Amino acid sequence: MPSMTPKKRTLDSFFTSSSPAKKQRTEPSLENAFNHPTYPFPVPSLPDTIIEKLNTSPAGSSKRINDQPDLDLLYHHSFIHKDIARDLFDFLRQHLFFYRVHYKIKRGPSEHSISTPRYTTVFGVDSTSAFSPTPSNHLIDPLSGHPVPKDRYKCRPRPLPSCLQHLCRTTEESTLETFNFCLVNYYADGADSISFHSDDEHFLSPEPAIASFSLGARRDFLMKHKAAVPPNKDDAEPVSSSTAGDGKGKDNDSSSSSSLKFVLQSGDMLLMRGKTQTCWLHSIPKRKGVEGPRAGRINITFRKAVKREGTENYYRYNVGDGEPYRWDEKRGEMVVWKKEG
DNA sequence: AAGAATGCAGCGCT
DNA sequence: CAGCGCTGCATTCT
Repeated sequence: MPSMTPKKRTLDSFFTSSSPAKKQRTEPSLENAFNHPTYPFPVPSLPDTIIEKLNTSPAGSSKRINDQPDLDLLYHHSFIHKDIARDLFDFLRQHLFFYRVHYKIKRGPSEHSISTPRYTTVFGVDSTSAFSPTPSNHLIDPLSGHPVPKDRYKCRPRPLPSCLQHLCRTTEESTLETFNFCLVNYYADGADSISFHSDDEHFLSPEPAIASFSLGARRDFLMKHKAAVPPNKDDAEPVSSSTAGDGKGKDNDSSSSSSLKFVLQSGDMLLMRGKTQTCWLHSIPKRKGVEGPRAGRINITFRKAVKREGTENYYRYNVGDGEPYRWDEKRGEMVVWKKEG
């Protein structure tokens, strides 16, 4: 009986009222706020209380998961300290701007309108450019140091705000990787999702390392490999197909078949590397019962793009051309943010 | 104790 | 890829 989480999720999330009155509103001053012409509004820097704890990351233990073909994961449970995970979640949800990207796809003859089922935002630029040091933060050529030509990008790349720079550095030190992009997703509740895909874009390096953080609500993270096993017909596959015949508990991960499930919790970090992106798909499926004030989840990924198209692509699909959203604490939801209002 | 009703997750098609 | 409808499974209800 390999199942490790026999708990009822729905009940849990409903009744685990955290510590009573511990909500200490740390109102960050706007003096240290990070601003940039591409930002709709300035993003303050992290409170010292969070920074101190962040500096001691990773907090929990990590587990190497490579017992499947072409899979190489490093799963940090509680990379971010339990006692600041919620504060960091609140901070980012409150102070970052997000987008609900709409785009059109063509399916045969007809065109279909798609609204991305999650809030997204992105910072960074591919390695053919760099941001000059603060405060100006304009785009320069990393070799010459000269400003890049105006028409190098159609989009307008944004530097990481200091709060994300901090987390990025911590992650780089821990993983011994380097990153130049930060994508942030906000899943408002169980209706928000991302379907199976892989981050195998050609503008990333060949075997990209991608660090993925979870904050806020727990959500299932599904993985399955792409080509149902190398096209090798001689190995008459044993009748393994469904091990679920006797409907027992639900495993959390690994062993048996080709489909994995992780219940990602607040503070966790999953590092995907090697051939993982080339050979595996992952998704955050929609889930019933994930609703209410604690249903929100933030996902932060760090990665490295080495081509300009990467920059264009990420800004197109994670910022788009719509209005920015900002968290409204009173309403408990994202609302369209308008300047001067 | 066992069949019926309900709720979900997963899959295929668009 | 998102979104929807259909299907099978499993848990709950009676």
